[in-house]
Amino acid sequence: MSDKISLDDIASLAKRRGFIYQGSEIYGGLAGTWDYGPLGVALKRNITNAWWKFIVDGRDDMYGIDSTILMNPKVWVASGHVDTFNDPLIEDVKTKKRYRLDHLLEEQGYENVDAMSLEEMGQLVKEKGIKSPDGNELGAPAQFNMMFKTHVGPVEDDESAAYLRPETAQGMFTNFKNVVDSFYPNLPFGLAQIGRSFRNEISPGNFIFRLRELEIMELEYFINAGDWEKVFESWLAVQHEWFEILGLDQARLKEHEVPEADRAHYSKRTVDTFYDFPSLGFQEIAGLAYRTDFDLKSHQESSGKNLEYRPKDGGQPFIPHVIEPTFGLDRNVMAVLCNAYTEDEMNGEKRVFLKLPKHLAPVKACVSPLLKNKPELVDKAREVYGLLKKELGAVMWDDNGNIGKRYRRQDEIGTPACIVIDFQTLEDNTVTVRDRDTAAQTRVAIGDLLTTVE
RNA sequence: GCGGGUAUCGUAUAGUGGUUAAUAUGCAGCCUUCCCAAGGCUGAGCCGAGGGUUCGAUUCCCUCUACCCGCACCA
Repeated sequence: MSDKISLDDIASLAKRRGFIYQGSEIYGGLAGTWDYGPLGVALKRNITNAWWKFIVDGRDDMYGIDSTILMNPKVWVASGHVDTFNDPLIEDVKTKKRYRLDHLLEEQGYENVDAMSLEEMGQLVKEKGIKSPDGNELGAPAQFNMMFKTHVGPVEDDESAAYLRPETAQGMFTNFKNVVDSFYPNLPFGLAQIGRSFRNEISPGNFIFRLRELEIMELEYFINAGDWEKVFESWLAVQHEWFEILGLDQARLKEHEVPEADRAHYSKRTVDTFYDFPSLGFQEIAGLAYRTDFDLKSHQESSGKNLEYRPKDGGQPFIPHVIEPTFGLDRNVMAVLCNAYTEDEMNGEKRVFLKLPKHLAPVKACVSPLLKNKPELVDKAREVYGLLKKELGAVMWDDNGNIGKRYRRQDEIGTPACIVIDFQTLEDNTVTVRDRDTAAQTRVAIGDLLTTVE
């Protein structure tokens, strides 16, 4: 059998076959940015479409939105991001290890650390001669802000400062009242969106795992506080279904109950889902968090707007609590690619193929004439191609080289079916359909092709 | 951000202080071929960027950038 599959193998196939390229590559790249090529964008779009169908259109309690990346800076103060995405870090001058300065001070018994400025904390380190956990001298503290800052309007001053959103969730909270006013849904209901987010990661890497520009598929499900445990479990089940839709192997998935100390500032319970990536091992691809009423409450206080939900039965208005399932789209794409990447042996040669679920494959079918120097075969194949192309869209034409090469090419991009027009086709209007995973061939009438391939 | 490593056609690799940088595969075209990277011919395509040393640098040195491995960080 083959050697152990590495992430490099997958990255190299992704590049070679037009799934994923390094961002700004001809200029030497830009750390933490990757571009999707023709097949990558098709795969990604198939995933987002499946998600939208499953999460939004397939349910009657979900509402889709699409909010902006730039938001009023007050949003990020109210959400807690300005505080929590802003970490004071300090370095051990000898080991070069980096520590959260506020945590370090708290561990040493200092109080009200959160209220201190960076300068005050630095001063404290100096005066008290605080050492690193390894007993070494500490350098000067520095502020690390995970949020990208920009300016709205032509003047770059503090007044115009704005952030690129580090998550899409806040757009759902800021639109909560709008959607309630438009639709007045019964509780529980949810808002969902898919969109770009930006995080100024200290160290991006591992292919598209840790990115500075990323996409998130996320929803906020508004509930009665008393129901949170039940609803939490139900969304856990929905997540399982989602990973089945993605075709991810059960054995490569793992759930992790996040202990309180590691949870986000707003969360009362968090369960992360991990996928077993080649080279990296188990890494997070989705999270489920109970955010309580933290966000809406905070936005109500901050904005002064009434964000309470008024029950239709005339009960007391209240601020709903929230269950939030989040899926890292790029990480989902990466998991799907890694899961599909398969090496086997065919006729004594190594074969690489993507065992993608049919509905996610970027190309649904490839049509070829058996021989390209026989015009009658080519004409007939063109006809079949046109037929399928019109219906399915994602159909490829290939008449290059010999038939074996075409099969291997399609294997590498995960095309489930290869359709070949041969001399028998001219006689009885049947074609050969070759299966990606088994290489088995069946004869199918042209009239039945659509149902076979779909 | 620290330490280590790497950077040569799309991909995987070889190689060199000196004429035109190589191999495989892939890619494109033509021929051939009645089903699994077969065969023949042709073609395009590479030394990450910037400095320095040198008569001459893809090769040696420095800086930068990116990627990989560790550390730290990851609300």
